[in-house]
Amino acid sequence: MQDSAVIEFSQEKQGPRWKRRKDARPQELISAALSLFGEFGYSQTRLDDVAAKAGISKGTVYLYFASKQDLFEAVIRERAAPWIEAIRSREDNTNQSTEVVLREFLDWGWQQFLESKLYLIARIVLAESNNFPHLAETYLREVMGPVHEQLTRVLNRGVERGEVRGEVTRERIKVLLAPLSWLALWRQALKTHGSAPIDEQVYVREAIDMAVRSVILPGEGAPQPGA
Amino acid sequence: MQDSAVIEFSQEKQGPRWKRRKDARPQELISAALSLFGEFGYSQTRLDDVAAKAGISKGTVYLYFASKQDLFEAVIRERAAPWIEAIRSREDNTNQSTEVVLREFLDWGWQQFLESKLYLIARIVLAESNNFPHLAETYLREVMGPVHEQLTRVLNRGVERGEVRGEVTRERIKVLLAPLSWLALWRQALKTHGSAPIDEQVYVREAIDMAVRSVILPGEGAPQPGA
Amino acid sequence: MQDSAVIEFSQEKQGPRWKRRKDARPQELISAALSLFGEFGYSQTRLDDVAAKAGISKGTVYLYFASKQDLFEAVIRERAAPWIEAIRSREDNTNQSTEVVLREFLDWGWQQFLESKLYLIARIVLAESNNFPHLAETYLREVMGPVHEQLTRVLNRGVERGEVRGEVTRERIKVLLAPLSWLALWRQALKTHGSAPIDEQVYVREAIDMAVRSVILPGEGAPQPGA
Amino acid sequence: MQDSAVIEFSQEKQGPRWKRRKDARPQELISAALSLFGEFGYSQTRLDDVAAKAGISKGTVYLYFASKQDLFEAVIRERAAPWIEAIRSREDNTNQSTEVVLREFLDWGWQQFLESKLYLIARIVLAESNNFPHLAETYLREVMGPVHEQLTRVLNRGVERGEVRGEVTRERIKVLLAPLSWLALWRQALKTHGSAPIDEQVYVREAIDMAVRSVILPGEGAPQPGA
DNA sequence: AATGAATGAGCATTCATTCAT
DNA sequence: CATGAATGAATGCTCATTCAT
Repeated sequence: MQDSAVIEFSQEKQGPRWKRRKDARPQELISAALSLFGEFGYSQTRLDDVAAKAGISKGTVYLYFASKQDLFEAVIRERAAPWIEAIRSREDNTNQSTEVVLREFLDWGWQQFLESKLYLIARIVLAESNNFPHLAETYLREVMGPVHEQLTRVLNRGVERGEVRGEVTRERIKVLLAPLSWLALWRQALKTHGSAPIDEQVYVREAIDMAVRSVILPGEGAPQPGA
Repeated sequence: MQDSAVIEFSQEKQGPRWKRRKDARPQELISAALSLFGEFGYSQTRLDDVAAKAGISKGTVYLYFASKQDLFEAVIRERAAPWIEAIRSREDNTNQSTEVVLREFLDWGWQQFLESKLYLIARIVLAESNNFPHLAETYLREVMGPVHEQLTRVLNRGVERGEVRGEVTRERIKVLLAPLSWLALWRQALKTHGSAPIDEQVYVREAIDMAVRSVILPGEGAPQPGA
Repeated sequence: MQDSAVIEFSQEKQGPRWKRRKDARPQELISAALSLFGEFGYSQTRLDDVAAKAGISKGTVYLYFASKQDLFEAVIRERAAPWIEAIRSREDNTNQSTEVVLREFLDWGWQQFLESKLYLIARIVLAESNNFPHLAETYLREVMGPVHEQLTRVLNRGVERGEVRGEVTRERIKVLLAPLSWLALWRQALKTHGSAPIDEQVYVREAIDMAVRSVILPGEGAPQPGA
Repeated sequence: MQDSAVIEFSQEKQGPRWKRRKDARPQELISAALSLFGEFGYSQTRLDDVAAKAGISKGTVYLYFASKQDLFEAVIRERAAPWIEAIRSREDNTNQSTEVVLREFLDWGWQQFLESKLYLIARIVLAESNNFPHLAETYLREVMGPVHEQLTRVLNRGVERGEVRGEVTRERIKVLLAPLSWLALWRQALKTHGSAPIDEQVYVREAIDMAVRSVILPGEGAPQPGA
């Protein structure tokens, strides 16, 4: 992140006296932009509104970001970075059965995803994938890639242990993650415009159950849920 | 002078500046618009380009559609109508086991979805759901609703027959359909921008297998695939 | 008028069988155009609407008039011609006192003006006088000119007879006519948008009285009204 | 090369591309708009031209006025306000005879009208009265209303004093003012397009004389002019 | 650093005019 | 003759970007 060094530095220097500082501006802008891009999409979001939401004037945006597109990409990087870091540094508890590890991973992953607000990003990246091809590519590689790798690792270990069925293909991985990915994309729209809004907790539980049931071989130590 | 000869020659070949195609125009426009909206989204698609793609001039668009938004909605209606009709009029073969019916329904449904080009629509509706709230609502109700109903019916019959596990909740239905829905949204982006594009046929097979494995109770007549 | 010969000819030929004929089209168009130009002004009147009001299609307008402007000018000519003819051919009853002649002339002139619908024309010509300078010029010369001449003649005779006060200047003539001219311009707006609409008959009587009182010398044969 | 020298020289002299003139802009715009609306009417005036005349670019107009119509109404308000204020706050010299008061009022009123440039407004309001009905209504009520009231007061006082003839009706008031109103509407067109332009001073004197002669009863203290 | 006035390219929409039928 | 589909220049308005203050 281009500004992280600056931010850290200023935080050290100012200590407890936390006031709105010019060093905080990029974060505030990114935050405002995330909110508006996430709600209205890239084109329909005016820089005027982003500036207003960040409490600064229009021209000031250009002191921190070279263009609307630059801001957009900064938003994505900013949200993706901690997520990528979290995913990459996660260590599964290998003492547990694969089922438990799988459940914990998906549950934890979903929490991370929500907290990182990446569900907002996902929708825009998808929407704008033809206008900003490299963003879609980056998103798929940087954001989705690590999850795939982790999940692949979990399942391959399960295969070795005889707890997981069949072969671990890229397609299967994507299918297992799809219910949560789908929810990420639609949750805002479902909340606001769905005639019969779904219970998100129930949905997530079902999504994880489904993943488990479709790959975990029936065993004795970890009985299938809902059976 | 050779130049004038060339010009005259070309003029002879040019024919009329335009033809009247009153009946064909709306379809051509809708088709062009679907393609461009689907590719670039609503805002980034200029009516100029739609007209050019349809082989007509800008003003002509307004002979058939009152506004850009009107055209947009016509595109959606046009694609959704046959799909809705197809889904509603489908009759499952109730002689078959629930697993077979389920597989056939999902497979058939995906084919219909592809043919109707609704995967293009889905992405725009999702992207613009906050700018055109009623479209998202309509899409969820009119396009997704019928599939949910059909799938719910299939599974409820399976529950009665003792072939399907547990309770058929709205959330479970959505989870079962999510892998295909997710593919619908991402397939264009995956094709163009995915670093390691997936094999769509494999993915769809996995998606259906996953649905089956997660709801069908193990029985004798219909052994679990991939087991 | 360019079409009058044609019209007369066709009328003779067709006799009683009066049907909508192509020869009547110019008149119908002019009539429709007068109504719409008079209501909305030149720019705000669309040729589409004129055609629709005349019961023909848009393209047909161009069979009779070379352009919108041409139609506009035809409308004015069409309305002005009978008025000019009427004014020019009027013979005052020189047996009467100047007051009576003046009253009769103004009363008669106002009736003619109303019947010719020139009050609709006047407003547009005034409004568009900078966009169509020659129209304003023509209007002032052809439409207003003859009235001035007639009125000047009446008053000059009155001066000779010792019935009219002072000198008959161009300015005085215009002032005498102004109240009726003003009413012509505003009557539509006053009817529709005036908070307290005036009584037109009363106004016209006052306008004529005012003219009389301000130029007729008190005499014995024709006592001042309202005195 | 001499060319580059010239260019550099001119660049040095050019100064900044624009200046910020926040406070002056609205007035400049209103002034430019008044001039163009007054000349060409509402529809035929392009915002581009207004901007150019005000020495700014098109987009800047929208920093100060929400729309063309908004600018139009601002122009009218801006011109009408001082006039209304002037009329309302006028105190007649009640020591004078009604004739003198009447003459002074009309003469003063015409000066005010000229200075306020309301004659430009009047023509547009009349021209657009069907496209902007509320403007005509407002104009009649706010701009013409106060004059009618003042003039009515003057004449009623004259009636009480036995200096003014007959009854003071709304219609008579309008007739008395009509010559000046008419001049207001036509003066631009008469100047530019009139074949024999009138002498405005003479016209105004005649208009006032006519008003006086038609309502003031002959008395000893104030002999009728022109008699 | 911050502001916000000013810019101008861009786009949806209108409508007088043309022309294939 | 008549039609009305098609055209394309024109115009109001938007908004990302620049720059004087």
